[in-house]
Amino acid sequence: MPHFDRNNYPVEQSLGHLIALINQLKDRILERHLSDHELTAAQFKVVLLMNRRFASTPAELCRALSLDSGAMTRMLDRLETKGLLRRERSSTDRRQVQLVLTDRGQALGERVPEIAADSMNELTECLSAAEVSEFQRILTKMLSAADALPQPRGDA
Amino acid sequence: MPHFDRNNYPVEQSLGHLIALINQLKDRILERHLSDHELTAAQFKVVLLMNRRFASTPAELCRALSLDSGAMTRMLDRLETKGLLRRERSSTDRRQVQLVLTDRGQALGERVPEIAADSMNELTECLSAAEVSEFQRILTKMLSAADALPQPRGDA
DNA sequence: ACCCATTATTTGCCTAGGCAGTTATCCTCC
DNA sequence: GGAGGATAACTGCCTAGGCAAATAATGGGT
Repeated sequence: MPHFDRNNYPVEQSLGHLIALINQLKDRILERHLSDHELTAAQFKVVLLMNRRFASTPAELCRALSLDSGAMTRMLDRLETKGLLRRERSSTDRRQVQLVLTDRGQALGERVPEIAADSMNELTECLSAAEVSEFQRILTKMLSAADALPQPRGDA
Repeated sequence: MPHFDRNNYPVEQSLGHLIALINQLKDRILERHLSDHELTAAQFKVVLLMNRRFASTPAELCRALSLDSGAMTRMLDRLETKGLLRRERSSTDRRQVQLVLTDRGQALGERVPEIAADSMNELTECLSAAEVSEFQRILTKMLSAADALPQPRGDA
């Protein structure tokens, strides 16, 4: 049943390494497409989710991105310093911080989905449509099996 | 020809996010399997490559792992502090540093391929053999197209 | 009304990687 | 054999994420 042999693990181009490389490649392509906009790949995700109303608090961003809350605090610090968003204490639940894109953040947010699409198209340029959907299917299968897919938001 | 639409990019469970998640999941599984051995997933890669004689200098490790040389210097600092390896200035090329696993590093290195295999087996548990090889094929195809596969070492 | 578990955010401390610049060494070409 | 380009390693400075602990606020059960 196991796919890899404990006594003869293929070091070069092992599955783990391939996954690390594809993740690296994806980020490199994204960073290149984003470089004109002074956004990093990590920052881009936040702006994208906020622009599309998938998240408006730090906790929602953490859940959507499967990311640590401490890391998110500092990410938002950087975005706030860059003048892309504001923090406003929520009035209904005073534990929460409501995040609001500034005009500049909003303007950037409009462009960001196109950049994402262009980048992913570049990454998958060499694949057929069937290969792309097979790839997505396999990824989703592994992630569901490990319960590693974030739940979609109920509201919005 | 493009697979993703610029004007309607699917935010949730987009391909980019799936790739980030699978990379995260792979590292989490690996870290869990490594936790008894006081090794992180990143450190494990270095020990593995050295144990299998795929690299014996910082520059070789950088190439094999597609990793920055500054980052590697600091990684080796940590491994040296942990007493897993030693640095020795090369006598034939005095620019180079020869890396040598200590006894403890070597002992750990023996176990590491099994841990890698177990981890990757856990990750791919839910897949058929055909799915695993299709997955690897697609990954390799994308990486070759982007010229992002490190060259195998000539010697060794 | 009060205790208690849960949630939200922040902070400190750690590992980790990228980029630019520095120094030392090697190697090639003239 | 000396100049100049390439390579190896390192350093400083940055972004980025994980873990643990602190603080604040919420909400449910009694």
